[in-house]
Amino acid sequence: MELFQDISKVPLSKLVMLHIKNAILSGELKNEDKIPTERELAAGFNVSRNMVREAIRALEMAGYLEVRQGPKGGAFVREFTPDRLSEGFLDYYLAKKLTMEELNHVRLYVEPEVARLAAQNINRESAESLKNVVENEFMADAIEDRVLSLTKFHLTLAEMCGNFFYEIIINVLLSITKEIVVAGYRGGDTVVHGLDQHNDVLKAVLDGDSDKAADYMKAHLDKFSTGILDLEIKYRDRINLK
Amino acid sequence: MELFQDISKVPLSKLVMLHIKNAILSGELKNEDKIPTERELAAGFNVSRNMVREAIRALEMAGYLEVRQGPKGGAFVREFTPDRLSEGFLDYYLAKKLTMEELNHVRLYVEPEVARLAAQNINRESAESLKNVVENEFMADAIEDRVLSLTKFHLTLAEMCGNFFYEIIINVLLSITKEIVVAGYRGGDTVVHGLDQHNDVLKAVLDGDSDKAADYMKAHLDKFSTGILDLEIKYRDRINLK
DNA sequence: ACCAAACTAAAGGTTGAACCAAAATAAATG
DNA sequence: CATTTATTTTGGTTCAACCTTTAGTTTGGT
Repeated sequence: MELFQDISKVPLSKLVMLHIKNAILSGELKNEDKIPTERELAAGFNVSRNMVREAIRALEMAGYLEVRQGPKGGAFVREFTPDRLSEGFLDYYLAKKLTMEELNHVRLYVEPEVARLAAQNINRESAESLKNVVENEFMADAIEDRVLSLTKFHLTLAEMCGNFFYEIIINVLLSITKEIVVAGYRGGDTVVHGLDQHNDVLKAVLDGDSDKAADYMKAHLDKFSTGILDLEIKYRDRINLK
Repeated sequence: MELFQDISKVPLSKLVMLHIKNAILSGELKNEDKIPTERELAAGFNVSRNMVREAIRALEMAGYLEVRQGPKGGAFVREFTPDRLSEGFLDYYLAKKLTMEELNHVRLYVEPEVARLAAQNINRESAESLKNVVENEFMADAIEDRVLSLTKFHLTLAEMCGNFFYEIIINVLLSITKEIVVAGYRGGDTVVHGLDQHNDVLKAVLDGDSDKAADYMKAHLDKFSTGILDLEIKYRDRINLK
């Protein structure tokens, strides 16, 4: 770490940005808190309103802040959700730095472990909500809702596993997969699986049988993954030729 | 997907940002390419220069662009490196949304698999560079360089494994770990391990023995992880009381 | 007393023009 | 020929004015 760095030519807007971000990360500003108005910040930091705006905009676009207009408006601190990080990964995928094969390998390796942890951590409350998720899979009508509700099962398991990092990873993988499936649907393909695929995993998790939960999850993903890989090839083609 | 959304009140700077980002993701703008000057963009999109600046600043702070002043200056497209994503994770850690325990579980589960894949993919070239990395571990003198060079081994394995997503995960985990270790050093602790710890793994990988590579990596991490967990507790305390 | 319409004020959104600062290149000078 | 000195390009920053959205307040009619 270089103690002395050229501090003079760091853009003002970046300094303002770091100040605000630091206040958020240190807990000084909590979720839903409102930061001062642009004019107040400008006066406080003794910089122009433009510099403040650049800082706020950057934080807004990165997901740290939500900005609303009008009185009672302003910039508010946003929750730290997994999907804020997913967006960055999606960009890497769209820029072809990640392939579906790579993502699939990770998913096949990681998600059984997630199911195992979920089974270990099972309690009355989480058991109830997981059952609900599977039951509601029948409800979905439109294809989009269907994908969403099938996705929900995996996300719920990730929440239950008690490790936020795994939850983020699963979120990332699913958000990209969703992109492919939905695009594939518009292209005439359907890779959404049937409604009974989750039952084995569900039962094992509810029983707290972590080994079985992991095994069944692996089996489920193995079945599903070939379809999605085919779909991605078409997806890539469709993007490239237009 | 809602076909019609309220497009009118999306901030201009965000529209400009999306345009530029899209040009990057679609491959229209490649690595190191220069985007038009602020004044040209403003004229082209028919918006004020301020809006263009907000867009560029946001993309710069998110790591998509690098901006330089002067003639031959401008905004240039940056490479898609793993550490751009690591920064976001580090923020989650600093905001206490992630604990070292969670990160450690993931690392203990994932990195042996990475070592396994690296052993499978071994070839003359990568073998050579990996050997170099381990040999240079002796060279480092200052503690910071020492941490860096020990880290290098894990990063190189991640590169070798042939899966960019794993490479990103390892990068994320190591960047946070590094933060703790370096801060711990300034606090008087030392958890950097000895210089022979990597030899078992190295040998197994060079032999292409994937099972052994995974096992030895697991053993190595088990030994290392208890120290780092203790260190984090002190790290948290130090942050909280100041 | 109540409700709707009109006004007011408090945010952020956007513009245009001017000027500062850094850096590459060209011109002037020793 | 080398060194200094302009010049020019491009981002950095400021200022001041005005637009738009929206919560709250006032007003006026029933």
